[in-house]
Amino acid sequence: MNLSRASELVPVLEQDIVTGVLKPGQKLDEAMLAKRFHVSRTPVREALGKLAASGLVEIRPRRGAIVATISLRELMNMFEMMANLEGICARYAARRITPEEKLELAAAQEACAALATSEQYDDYYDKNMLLHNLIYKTSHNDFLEKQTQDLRLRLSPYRRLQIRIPGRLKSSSDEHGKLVDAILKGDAKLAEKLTRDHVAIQGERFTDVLATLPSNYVQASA
Amino acid sequence: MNLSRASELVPVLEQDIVTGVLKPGQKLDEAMLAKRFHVSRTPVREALGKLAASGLVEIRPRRGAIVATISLRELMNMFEMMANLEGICARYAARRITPEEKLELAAAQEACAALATSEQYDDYYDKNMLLHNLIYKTSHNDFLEKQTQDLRLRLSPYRRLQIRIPGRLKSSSDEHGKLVDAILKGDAKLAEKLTRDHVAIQGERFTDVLATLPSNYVQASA
DNA sequence: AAATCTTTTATTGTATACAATTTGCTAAAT
DNA sequence: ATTTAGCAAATTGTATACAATAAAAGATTT
Repeated sequence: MNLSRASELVPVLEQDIVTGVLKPGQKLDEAMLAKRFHVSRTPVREALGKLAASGLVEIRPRRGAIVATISLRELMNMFEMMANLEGICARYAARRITPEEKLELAAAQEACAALATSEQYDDYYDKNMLLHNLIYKTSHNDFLEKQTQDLRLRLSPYRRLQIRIPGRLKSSSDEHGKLVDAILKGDAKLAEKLTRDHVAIQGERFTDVLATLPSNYVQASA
Repeated sequence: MNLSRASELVPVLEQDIVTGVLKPGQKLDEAMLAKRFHVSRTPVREALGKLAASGLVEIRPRRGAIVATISLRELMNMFEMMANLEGICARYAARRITPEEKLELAAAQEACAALATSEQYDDYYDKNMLLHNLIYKTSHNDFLEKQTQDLRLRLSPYRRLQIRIPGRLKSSSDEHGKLVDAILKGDAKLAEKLTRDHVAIQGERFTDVLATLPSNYVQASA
């Protein structure tokens, strides 16, 4: 169906950005990207335009594209939004989960827990993402699911730093346990509250994240 | 700053779509648009790509762009999301509103109420939008504000039909009154609940909206 | 006459060409 | 030595050219 060159570039660049291969603030030279993908500048520009619309790339008129940087204020706003979106997903998940989904969810949670006492951060990161995606899906609202995933994607360059903080894996996994229980029991209110608290960056954790944030990841002015 | 041709087209086309000048399903011929705006196809394509990323336009590979159509299921999902987003805005607004904003909010509410008993639907539509936008802004979360506005924009081709239903103006305005009171009092919980109920399309209202929906506005398959 | 196949036309997607602006460099001046 | 001015090179934004695909029209067959 979608065999256009431009649309093939989007997910590749997206992946490079969210995994940190291309870092916030880094210049995205059109000619360079054209060479890398063996296409002309035209599809490259189209791809960059789409990434800009999704917020991962920033296009400064006549001055080229860079991987989007975020001000501290924006970052806080986005994390706040994320906590709310995931909370909504959990609430609907608790109300709408099917018997088959209950099995999947329990399995995903156990996969996470199994890695919680290890120090395999990348593996935990992946399993953790699967669990969260599963909850989004269980909301049975495709639009909500996509919006939540999109925001998670946009935050991932910043989120990846967070998980490495000592002791975070264990406490994260413990919170998952309670959350999944709430969803399985159909307690929507509790599921929403637990999720919001789980995702929100508050108090000490916030300063921890700030401290580990490379200075070029955020804009100078707030 | 932003003097590129392509970026000038985006808001114009956007406006045409949300106001219904260009209707869902309608073909967007590149050559025609190029002629209309006195530019080549290149900036037209870039503009269409961006509108596609924001969801207002649908690009079918090798078959051109159309104004996005939405399946009934998607429409329900989007209205559900909208109710939640506005609810979050109201909750934060109640917690964060400043004294100056209290005055603005009260004024905006009264402007709405003044038109509630009239049949000036378009005027009410505008004042209503101002009030809602003000609440988004009062959330003091720019990201949440923008996401909520974007979704409202996307829904506006469908929402405009809704307000014409007899008696809707008055009941909408009454709900506003209670909502604004809750925000002014700082009752975040109540503000969120009232907003969700206000925005959500439920029960009879849902079938009313369905009945007034032109069949070509929605996709055949659900 | 209806349906299917072939040919023509139109439209999309990509590459290249060119104009406009910005950036980097060199040189002069304070 | 640092700053400023002017020039050169590189880069962006738009237009045009061309190739690939889809839509439309016409011809042929049943």
